Amino acid sequence: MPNNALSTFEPRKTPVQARSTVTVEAICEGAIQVLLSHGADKLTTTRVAERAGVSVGTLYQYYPNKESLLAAVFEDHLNKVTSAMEAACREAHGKPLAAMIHHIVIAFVDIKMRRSDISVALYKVSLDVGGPAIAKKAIQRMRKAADAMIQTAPDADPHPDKLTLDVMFAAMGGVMKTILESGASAAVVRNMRDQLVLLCQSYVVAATAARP
Amino acid sequence: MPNNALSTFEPRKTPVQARSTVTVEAICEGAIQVLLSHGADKLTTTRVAERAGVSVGTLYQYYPNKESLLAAVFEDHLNKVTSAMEAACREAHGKPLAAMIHHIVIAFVDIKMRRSDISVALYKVSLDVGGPAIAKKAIQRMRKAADAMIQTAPDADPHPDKLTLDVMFAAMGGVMKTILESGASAAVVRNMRDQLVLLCQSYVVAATAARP
Amino acid sequence: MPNNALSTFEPRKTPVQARSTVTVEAICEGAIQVLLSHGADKLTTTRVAERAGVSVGTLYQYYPNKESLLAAVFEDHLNKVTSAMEAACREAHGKPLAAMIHHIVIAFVDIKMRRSDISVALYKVSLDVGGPAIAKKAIQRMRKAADAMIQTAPDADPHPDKLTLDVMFAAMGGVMKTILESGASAAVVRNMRDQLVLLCQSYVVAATAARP
Amino acid sequence: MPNNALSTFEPRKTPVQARSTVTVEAICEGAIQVLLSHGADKLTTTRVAERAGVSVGTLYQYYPNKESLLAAVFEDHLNKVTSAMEAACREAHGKPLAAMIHHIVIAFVDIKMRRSDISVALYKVSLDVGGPAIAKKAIQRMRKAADAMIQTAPDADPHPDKLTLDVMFAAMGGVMKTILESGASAAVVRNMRDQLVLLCQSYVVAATAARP
DNA sequence: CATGAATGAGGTTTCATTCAT
DNA sequence: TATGAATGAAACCTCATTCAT
Repeated sequence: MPNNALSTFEPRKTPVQARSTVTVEAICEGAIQVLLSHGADKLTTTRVAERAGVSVGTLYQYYPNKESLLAAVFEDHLNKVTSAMEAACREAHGKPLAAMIHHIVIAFVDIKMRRSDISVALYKVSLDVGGPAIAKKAIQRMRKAADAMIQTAPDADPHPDKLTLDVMFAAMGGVMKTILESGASAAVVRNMRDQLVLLCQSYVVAATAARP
Repeated sequence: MPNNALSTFEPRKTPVQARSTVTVEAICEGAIQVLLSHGADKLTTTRVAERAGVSVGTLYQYYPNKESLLAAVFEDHLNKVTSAMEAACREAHGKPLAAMIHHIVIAFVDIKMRRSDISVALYKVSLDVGGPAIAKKAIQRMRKAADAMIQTAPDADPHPDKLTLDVMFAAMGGVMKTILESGASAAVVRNMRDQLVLLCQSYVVAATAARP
Repeated sequence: MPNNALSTFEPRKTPVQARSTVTVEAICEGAIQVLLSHGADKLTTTRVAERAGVSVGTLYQYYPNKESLLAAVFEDHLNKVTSAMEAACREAHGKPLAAMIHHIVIAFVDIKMRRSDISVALYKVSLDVGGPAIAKKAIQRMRKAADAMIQTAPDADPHPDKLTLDVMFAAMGGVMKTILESGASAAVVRNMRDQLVLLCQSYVVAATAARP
Repeated sequence: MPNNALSTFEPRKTPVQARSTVTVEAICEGAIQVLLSHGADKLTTTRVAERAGVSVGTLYQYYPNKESLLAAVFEDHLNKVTSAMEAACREAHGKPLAAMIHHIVIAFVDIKMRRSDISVALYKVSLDVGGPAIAKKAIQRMRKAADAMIQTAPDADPHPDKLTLDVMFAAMGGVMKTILESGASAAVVRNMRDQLVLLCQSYVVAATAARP
């Protein structure tokens, strides 16, 4: 994992003008379209530009290279997921711990399934793009939101610690990936989702109970 | 995910002569070396052949294309992991359920950490190669072994079902992937490993308890 | 003779800018140069691009593959020949039938001999490129022009039919090929040319006489 | 047309032993099979050997290189055609000139159509293999046979000369090639065949009449 | 004599990126 | 700023031919 200047992955200019914003969004959308229609390794910058209705040159005015574009797309996706998870956490404030976990696991599965095709396509992209690092940030945000949520639980004592929540999210992500890649039917997805609820609930309980 | 003809991924000829066997092994080993030294997307067939000490032509006499080679390497790796897991399952026969799970989770983490570099490198390869399908077979083998193991547990009643075990393995895989990609220190790994034990134990107990 | 998708042979983009037109012509000319200097099976796309003074990439921006390039070159050549033949037909309007045939046979031989090297080189190319199909279209054009010409003959009654003219052109082509490939001297060429005149004249007369 | 030692094209050793003869024939047959099933440019020496049931090494013991093999196949085919034509000429001895020509043209078309697939496949091979030179020899043999035949015609005076016959054969070959490549139906073939008879007859008559 | 594993030069094609217009 | 033609390194793969067994 050579460190070819993380800054290289950052978008080149901040879109302040309306026109730019439109263009940038068209490009991102184009990238997703190409991802879905051609797959990650038939995705070329030219093709993305075409789909977005701009020229390659324009694309390169906003993203210094292909990776930065894909990183942006990936991060964008993760941000949406994370935001939705934050919302879910807020919704569950005040509930008992088990209900909280139930709520956010259901929310997580729903979010991912809503655009399962994109999720699957992005798994491939992720690794070309420093995915784990980006994901780490997303997990941190989610952990924070979960932490705040649990603070409001009437029955969470002692509090699950950082490690516990990280492991929980990792397990959620892993099971979710398996679900998505297996192309499971809606019924199976529902089953696995319920299992995932159980898994998270029982783990968090056990992990907190194990603490002094 | 167009997978035109799985047979394309099959090795081309089975080595009958001693010389061939040596060659095939050299090529696989070469592929791993290149994977480790250059990474998945700087892996070229020419480079692999070079590292293996054979010519590209020879490589192509055994693998019809790059993907089939990588698929073979990936499958090989998974087979080793799976076999080790089967052994671990056998070793835990007759123990109480919690001890069983403890045993195999520890075994799993150890196995993966032993060649963590290879594991990480193969994550990238996996998706270019029909990885999920290959992984599914591996999980089936592992589930079977786990099933047989649990049959011998004095305290497992009722039995965890297929779904439970699959979810457990998916969670194990997911957490493990996170561990590996985070490049965690040995101490952190140990911590997460213990959490993973807890996660699996509590989940399996909860899942079986939830059944009639 | 697998000809998967004729469209594959079509040029990729139509040159709209002046620069492009120049480029395309340079490439075609380069292809002919390479054909003449290296022969059909030493013709590589790289070599053509080099000779044309452009990069391979540029070549592939106008022709999706080697075959489409060669097809274009071949078709171009045939078009030139055909146009010249059409002109020859027009020139002979109003003459007696025998004079007409004399005129167009002479014209045909002259045209082919003018760039005999190219003609010979293209025979080899032809078969890799769907030549017969392209040639068929050329023959149709020539037959049409010949038909119109004969309409103006004072002494052509009844009219030679489609089949007659096709056979005549096929014979002309066949004899011409033999002449070209034999590398005959100018004197021999003249002799054979006269024989070809005789052959066509006598055949057309006989074929029309044989009709009711 | 560089002269890379014509001798290179000659078979390597003369098969004196029965076993060798069998092998050589198997190889030739294999080459034709591959030609028909895969086409000229998917023909590889390995594939031919496989089809022939021998190893590549064995193939190279009888033919020093690929071209010599194909040249042999081509020559063999032409020899068969030529022999058949010689027989046809003999059969027509003593007939009137027009009947003679009728006879041999019909024979020619029949022979070529009998294995039209092979004929078509060999057109491609021909040019990679010094075809024209080989064909020239075949034409000489045919001209000789035709000459001898015409000697016995009661009504051929004066005799058609060398050039006339060569042109006639060239025309026959050219028209035949067009027929074969057009993939014409049996009915169309019959029509063209009759036209070819007419063409040859009228030409030979005209050509001899034109002489003093 | 036969075998078939090994060779490796060389061919086709792609695609991220630049820069003159 | 936008465009898109041009670039060219580099990837994958083939196949005629050889030679140790």
